[in-house]
Amino acid sequence: MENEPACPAEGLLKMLSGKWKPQIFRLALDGPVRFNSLLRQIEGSNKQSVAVALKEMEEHGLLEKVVVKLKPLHIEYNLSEKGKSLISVFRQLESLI
Amino acid sequence: MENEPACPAEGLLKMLSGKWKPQIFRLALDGPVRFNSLLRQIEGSNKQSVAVALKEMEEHGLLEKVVVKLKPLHIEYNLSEKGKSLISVFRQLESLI
DNA sequence: TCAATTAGTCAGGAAAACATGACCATAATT
DNA sequence: AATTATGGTCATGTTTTCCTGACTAATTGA
Repeated sequence: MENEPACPAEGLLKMLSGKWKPQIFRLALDGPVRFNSLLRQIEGSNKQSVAVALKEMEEHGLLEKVVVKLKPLHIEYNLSEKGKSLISVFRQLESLI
Repeated sequence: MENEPACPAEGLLKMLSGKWKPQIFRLALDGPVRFNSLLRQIEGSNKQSVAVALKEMEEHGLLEKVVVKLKPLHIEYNLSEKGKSLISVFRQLESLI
């Protein structure tokens, strides 16, 4: 049962927290990200956790999954509009001590 | 072993995430907070978890613990300078959809 | 045709976070 | 002297999150 947050910031904090989401979001700022590429870039990560993180970030509307019909056929995750609306906050978080 | 974050925003996100920290931080914006008062205000919370959250937020330098030598002798937690530097980011998070 | 790359899923276990209830110490009130 | 309020701690158990290794399946290049 998902109960709605008692505090408005809670939901957004949850969408970005967890062991791998901040790094995935960070990489998504620079352009489309891909499953295997994330696995290689994020040291210490693993298939399962990255798959779950991507799925949840997609469900929360931060990322959009796109099947790219080009050789090699592959899948991309792009920042959605909602995701983009978080860029400035994320940058601010990065700039703080 | 605490390994330093791979992404700068990670540390700050961690300091504010967890089941009760957002609500505690939110209440601390309005002024000093106190242990028993938080327990009463935050429905569903419990001693142990609030105690741990306060301790961690203090260790992370978001809150400062103050013993108030007034009757009744009590303890207050105030937003530190670092905590205050997060106010605008927190407000932005609150204002997003 | 075989191997590699793509992008995953699934079951099981370990680790971290959270909750519960008992207990404690000090100070103030009745 | 007993009770209440302060602000916790401790041991234990549950729940959630995370990790590991095996497996799948389509596409592509040699």
